[in-house]
This record gives sequence, structure tokens and C-alpha cells, in this order.
Amino acid sequence: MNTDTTDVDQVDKVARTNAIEGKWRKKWAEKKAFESDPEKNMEKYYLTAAFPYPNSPQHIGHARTYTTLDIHARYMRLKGYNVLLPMAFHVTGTPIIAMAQRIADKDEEVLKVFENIYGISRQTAATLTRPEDLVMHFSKEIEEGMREMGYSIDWRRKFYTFDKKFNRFIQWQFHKLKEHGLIVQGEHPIAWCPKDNQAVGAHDTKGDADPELKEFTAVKFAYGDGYILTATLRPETIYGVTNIWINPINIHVKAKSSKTNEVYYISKNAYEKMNYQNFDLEILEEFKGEKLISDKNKKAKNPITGEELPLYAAPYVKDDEGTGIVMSVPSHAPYDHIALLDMGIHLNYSQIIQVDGYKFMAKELIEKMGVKDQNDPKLDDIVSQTYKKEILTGVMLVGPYKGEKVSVAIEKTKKSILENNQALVFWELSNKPIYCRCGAHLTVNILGKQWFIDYENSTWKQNSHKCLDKMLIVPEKTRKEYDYAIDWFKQKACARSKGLGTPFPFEDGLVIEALSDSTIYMAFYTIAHLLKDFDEKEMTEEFFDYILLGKGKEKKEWKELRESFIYWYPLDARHSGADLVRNHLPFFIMNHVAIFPEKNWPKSIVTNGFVLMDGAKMSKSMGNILPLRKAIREYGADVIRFSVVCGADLSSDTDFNKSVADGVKSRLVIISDLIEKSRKNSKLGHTRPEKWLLSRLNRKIKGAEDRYQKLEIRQLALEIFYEVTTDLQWYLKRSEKPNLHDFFKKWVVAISPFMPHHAEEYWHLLGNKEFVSFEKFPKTDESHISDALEHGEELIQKVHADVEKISALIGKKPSVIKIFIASEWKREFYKLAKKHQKFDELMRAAAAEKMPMADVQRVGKQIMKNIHSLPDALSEKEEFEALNDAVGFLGKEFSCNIEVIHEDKADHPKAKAALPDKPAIVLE
RNA sequence: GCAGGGGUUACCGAGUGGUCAAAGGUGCCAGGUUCAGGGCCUGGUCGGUUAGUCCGUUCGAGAGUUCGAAUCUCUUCCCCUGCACCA
Repeated sequence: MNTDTTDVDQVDKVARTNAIEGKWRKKWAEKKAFESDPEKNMEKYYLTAAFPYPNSPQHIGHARTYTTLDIHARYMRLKGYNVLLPMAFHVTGTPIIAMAQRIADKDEEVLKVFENIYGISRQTAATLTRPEDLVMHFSKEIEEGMREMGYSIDWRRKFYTFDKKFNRFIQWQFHKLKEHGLIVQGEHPIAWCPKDNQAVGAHDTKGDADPELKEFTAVKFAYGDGYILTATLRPETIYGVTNIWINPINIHVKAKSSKTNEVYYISKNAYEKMNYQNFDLEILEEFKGEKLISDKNKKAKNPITGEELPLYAAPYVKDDEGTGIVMSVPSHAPYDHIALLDMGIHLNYSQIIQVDGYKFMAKELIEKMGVKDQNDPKLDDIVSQTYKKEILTGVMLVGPYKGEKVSVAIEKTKKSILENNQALVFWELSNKPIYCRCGAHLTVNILGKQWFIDYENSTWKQNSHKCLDKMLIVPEKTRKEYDYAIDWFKQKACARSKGLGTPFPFEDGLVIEALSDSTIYMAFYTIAHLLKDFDEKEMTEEFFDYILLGKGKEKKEWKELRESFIYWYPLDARHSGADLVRNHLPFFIMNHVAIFPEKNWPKSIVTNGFVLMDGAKMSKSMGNILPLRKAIREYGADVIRFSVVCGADLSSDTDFNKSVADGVKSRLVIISDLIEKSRKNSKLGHTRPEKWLLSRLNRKIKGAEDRYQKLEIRQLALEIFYEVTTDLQWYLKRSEKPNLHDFFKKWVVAISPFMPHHAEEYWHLLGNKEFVSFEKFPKTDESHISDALEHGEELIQKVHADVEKISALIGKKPSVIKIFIASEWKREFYKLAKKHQKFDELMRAAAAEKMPMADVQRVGKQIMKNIHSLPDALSEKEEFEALNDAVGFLGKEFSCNIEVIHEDKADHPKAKAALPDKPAIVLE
């Protein structure tokens, strides 16, 4: 049992921290400190972060974005802005429903995660079987966590994306998009579960496998009264086809498509797949592959070359791959080559693709690696080597694309044969087999008449680039990714048949998809708290047209809403994790551009990296997720704020670990103690150490403004927190009677965005009655900044370190330390040396100045190697004053007498060794 | 494959032409602290050398530009992230 006092102290400190944080949280709430309304005489600043998805509690990783956001908000408040920071909850889509269902099903996996990682008992879990209950439980949990973190949020504006009133707003958005011709309908391939009859994403599959779709080209070889279909990813090799491969054992069908009115020969498996892809096939005949092979008279006709090709048997052809029939290109496909050899056929085929180092790469590699037959596992390796090299470096030798790169020829051939009706598009899952959670085998479905947002629209893209160009992007280096994403966007399916959210306005039974209802919701915050007296039925097209666009006739009950929107919009800063750069954030830009006039386009985006836990990614399976509220209980909110935000550059991942948090905590304790002690000495004057400290502080505050604006949070923390505590520690050694009142008066305000709770407490201890949160950011006092003072202090630190080194080297403690200050002429000589960097020139210049040439020679030789990096030394007088001021300090440090002597007035031989910025030191 | 980011001394991580053997943190070593342990403080932590110094080698690999390169150019190897209809 451990019952000693130190642990009790620890507990006391945590309890004290919690008490301080709780106290200020309460005061902010009582005074409604962060509820923001339009103020005519104040400039506004409006920022938001991506709202959370409440299907689990938040963890310290989530806290990074919100803490960065809150620091930003609090800084802008100190700069005198009327700041709005709202928050809401995104509940759209299927994951919440899926989670609730899994809880209802008593899914062991989920319950274990709840119990072990989130600390949610099975009894509690049992009450979360309905999506709404789940949402309410976790959103409350998340909101509490945000309050505990001290985020300066205006909670009056909170909403959920399944709220009726919000739905009206989103429907208005979609009507606007449609008016602008940006909602279109078309076909769309999608991973599909045949059993559930529903589209399937990564979280719906076993093992969370992400289904990948690949577009194959099914080439049509005329055969009898129909076509043999062979699916390929390499349509450009059609010029080298020698035969058709058919697996004799597999079941094949002859089927007629009522879509194309054509008859196809394909595997039975392919028939099922093609029917999901809208070919409407009807089986005319069903048979084994050998039937096709045995009919020696019937040939398949190559649609491009017109060659008549034989049908051969190949056991390696799989019936669930593509159409179950493949075209044979032995000059480039290793399997085809070896299969022909296995049949004893030696063909004199021609080369159609040029690659360096090979004529027939497939054949040559097979011979080189000694592959015996088509069952050799080495074949797969050869296939990937050949394909990679041909696609990357190959050049076409035949056909209309002769001389073009293979990668280009693939696309052009495909386009051409599709247009000429010589091939069909055939979709396939490229990473199959994938299974739905229900157990069924996934397939590809082509949905007809799907609804899309037409992000492909080129005018829209152009305007979005224009908006982006004017935006501030932090960090700037991510800008390219936005440009890339905007260019790359294609049409995006925007309606689903299942999920929470907003009913799709143009077709019954559909719901607006999750990434499409969260693009301009920042506009909704500006009025969300003013809608209590409105029925959602009043929230018509005209309603939103007037409030958000200023169109149409004003009604007097709409006035306040309109004014609120005008006051707060546009959005000044959008914060988010870096993972949203390629989806949500470009959508956010594009939708603003589509719907709002240019003056309401967003101003800036700030993105941040993730939080790692002890160097590893946080994940449910690793069980290393630290829930935020647990972390707050353990370390306190201000410590967590520092820990998640200060460890790395904004854009890179940061690591959370105990020692970092402990480090922050101990520094907080040091500062708390200091404030306690030093606030009483405010009547004392300023001696050299205080002046030094204030010089350092003012210089930092000067730099801090710029860093705050650019959100260089790590650098800020380093400078105004870590370095400041280091400075304070030095100061305490130097100072006889600490007097930090003036220092803290400025510093507490400057640091308050980082540690608002402690800052409020300190501010109060310093005798202030108002919230520090609404103070003015401290002004730099240039008159306090002194290079000479800081340089002098550095000199003292250097001398201190040198004495320690010498003392250690000679192995004794001195009884007297003599410090010799270099003469003024040496400083003049340094200035000369900066102008004349060649030795002889320097000597001549020194001679002209009538310097003592014997000494000049010696010093000159010494400094030649560092001629490019000579220090800007203080004057002799300044050096003397600095060191003389530290006589007491150094004497105390080394327990001996200290003498500071001008070189000229000394008779010690070592005195001559003194250099500017480097006094000679003698220990006796 | 395409696009973006990155490889720094035991680890994490600063560092964009000289002031860099390279900040800071962690770990480790030594010493201190009315110090059980932990904590805290001081110093050390590439090799050699020295009254506070100087010399050699180092920043994925190779080549180049320069009086001078972790930093600029080229080549090459490796790692991470994204490529959607899913929040």
C-alpha cells in the first residue's frame, strides 16, 4: 500500500487543476461569455470546424482540430473581433443505423469495444439500440467533452442533420443546384449485395474490405449467329490475338440481350453479372465449354483484324473472372504462351509492342525462369512484370496507334472499339471475392437513373479554382491537393435509399447522401438559434432565398434572420483534419461557389494532421484509443490542449504520450507557483534581470502576432511557453528578489488561447476582475526590447558554462575567478575583418588604423578560419556592465570571488587572450 | 499506376547556402537534492583531442554546382497518404 505524502500531493494537484478548470468553465457559462450576436461596432470573425459524427465518444485525436480551432477563435477575440464559433452534429448516412443494429443484435465485437475502450457498460449499451438513442447519447457525451476542454462555443446554435428545419435548408440547397443545372441523372456502377439488394461500401463488408471497381472492355468476336465476349484490361493487344480460350468444364450460355438485341456466348457466371449491369439477358442455351471447342469448323472473327480464330481449351480460365472466356495474346500474355506450348502448338506470332531488352517479353521470361506448364506459380510473377513493363514503357508497333505509348493506346483503342460497337463495357470487382456482412458475394450493379451532383461541370470547376485562388490555405503546401481534387471530381451520386438525413427532394424514398448535405451548413448556423418560432413548413424556397440570397420580398419576421446571415457571412475560417482535403473541403468550396455570390465565398481553410498514441495510430483493433473525457480527468483540459496541438507542425501527425503530457503539467505547476509567489512584489523596481526578461517577452509577443495569424501553433508553444519557462528558470537564478508582476500581466494574456482556464485563474490572481478571454492582445513595447541586454545575458550564460567546463577539465574548484574583457580596439578590428576577409588586406587595413600590430597579427590568424561568422560583439563597456552585474550571481554559483577586469588594466598574461564576445577566464 | 508528402545523429522531431556536430523532447550515463522509489535540478550523450579548444566523420544512396551544402541541381532507392459515392 502506498500512503506516502508525495502521492497525496499529486492527487491534490490534479484536484486543484480540476477545480480551477471547473470554476472558470462555470463562470463562462453563467455569463454566457461565448454566445455571440451581431454587434454593429465590432468587426466579426466567423469560424467553424467539421462537425462530429456521434456514433462513438470522441478521443484525443478529435481534440486536435477543435483545440486548434479554439486557439484560433480565442486569439481573434483578443484581437478585438466579435467571434462566432458554433457546433452541431452530423448524423447523416448509414453508419449510425448500422451501429445501432449491431448493438441490437448483441454483436460481441461492438459490445467489447464499448466496454473495453469506451468504458460503456453492457447495460448502457442495451439502451442504445435505436439510432436516435445512439445519437443522443454520444452527442451529449461529445458536447460535454467540448465544454470540459474549454472550447468557446456558442451552443445555442446546435442542431442535428436529421432535424426537420435543417432538412428544409438542405432541400433548398438542392433546389438551387438543380436550378443551376448541377443535378443530373445517369447510370452508375456500384458494388452491390444481391441478397440485401443494396449498394455496399467498405464498412458494410466482411473485414471492412473496400470494393474496387474496374472497367473491363468486353471485345465482341463474331461467332455464328452471335458474339463471343472476352473481357480484357488490355484492349490494345487485340492486334495480336491468335485464338480464343475456353474452359471445357465450365458451364457456358448462349444468351440474348434485349438491351442490344444481340446474342452472346459467355460463362454462366458472367451471365448473372451482366444482368446486374442491365443487359437483360435471356438464356437460349446452356452447355459445357467443350461443346464450343469441339465444333472445329466454327471460328471467332477478330472485329479489328478480321482474322478467323480457332477456339482452344484452357483449364486455367476461370468462369467468375470477366466473361469467363478470354482472347489469347501469346506474344504478350505469359499464360497464353505457355498454354499454347502445353497444347504442343508452336506459333510464329508477330510482335505488336516494343519494350527495351525483349522482343517477346512473356516468352523470354518464361524460358529464362524455366516455367514448365501453366500451373507453375512463377507465372503470376511474370505476368505482373510483363504487364508493368509494357504499360509503363511499351510502344505500339502495329495498328492506328503505332508509335504511341501503350498506356495511351489502351485508352484510345478502348474508346474506338466501344464507339464502333465492337466491344461492351463490363464492370468487375478487381479485389474480389468480397462478402457483404450478410454473407452474400458482392457483384457490380449498374444503377440506372441515379441522381448525381455534376461536379464535372467545367464552368463550375473554373469558378471553384477562382475561389480557391483567393482563399488563404493553411498550411499553404496543401493548396495543390485542392486544385487536384477539384479537377479530378466527376459526377457524384448524391442520393441513397437508406440512411438518416434529409429526404431527397426530387424523388420519393431517397435520402441525400452524407457528403452532400454538409457543404454549406455553415450558413445555417447563422440563423439556427432564431428558428424556434418558425414552423418548418414556413421555411420555404422563398424563405431561404430571401434570408440567404436576399432575393424576393422581405417579410418582417425574416428581417432578423437576414441581418444575422449578412453580419456573419462569409465564413472566415474552416478547420478540419487533413483527411477531408480530398472530399469534404473541395465540396464545401464548390457548393459555396455554386450557390452564393462571390462576396459570400469562404475565406480560408486550416487543416491539421492526426494524433498518434505512443507513436502508433489509434484504432479500435489495437485498443489504444484514449477517450477525451478520460484524458481530461487524468491530466486536465489545459494540459491536453497543449499536448494535442504543440507536439508537431500543424500538417504533420503528432504523438500523444504520457511523458509529453507530464512535461506540460510540470511546467504549468512551475508557473502557477511563481505567480503565487511573485505577484506580491509588484512594487519593486526593475533590475537588469527583469529588464532582460521583459525584453525577451516583448520580442516574443512581437513574433507571436504573426505566428498566431499563420497558426504556427507548435512554434508559438515553443516560444511563448517552453522557452518562457526556461527563461523564467534562468531569471530566478539571476534575480535576488523576483518581481514578475509586469511580466505576467502581458504573458498571461498572450498564452490564454492555449490554456484558457489557467490563464483566467492567473489573471484573477494578478488582481483583475474581468475575463482574460476578452482582454486585448498585449502590445509589443519596443522600448523594452534591447539587443544589448539580451546579448549581455547570453554572455553571462556563456561565461558560466565556460567556467564549469574549465573547472571540470582541471579538476578543481576555483577560489577566485578572473574575467578579462577584451579591449575596444579588438572590436574595431572585428568590424574591419568583416569588410576585409583576406588576411593581408585585413593586416593593411589594421595598420592604417594604427592598431597594435603584434597583437593584431596573433588575433588575425586566430579568427581567419571563422572569418565568415564573426559575432557582432557588444562594446567593451556593455560587456563589462553585463558581467559586472552578474558578479553576485556567479559568485554564488561557484562559491568564490569574481573579478571582472578590463584587459588593458590587467597584468595577467592570459588577459591578452580575451576576444570580443569571449572574455578570457582564469580560475585560481 | 496517378497525385501529394517524406527519408536528419538511440527514438521522436526542428533545421532551406556559411553563426550546424546540427534546436527541443524522450531514452541512456554521471552528479546533485534532509533523495526509499518516482519526481525535480545540473552536466554528458559521433570519434579523437584540449584550461573554456581544435581536428576528423555524419543528415537514405550516388553524382554535380559553390570558396563553402543537411540545406541548391540531377539520378537512384525506400516509406507514408489519397484515388470517392463512404463518413
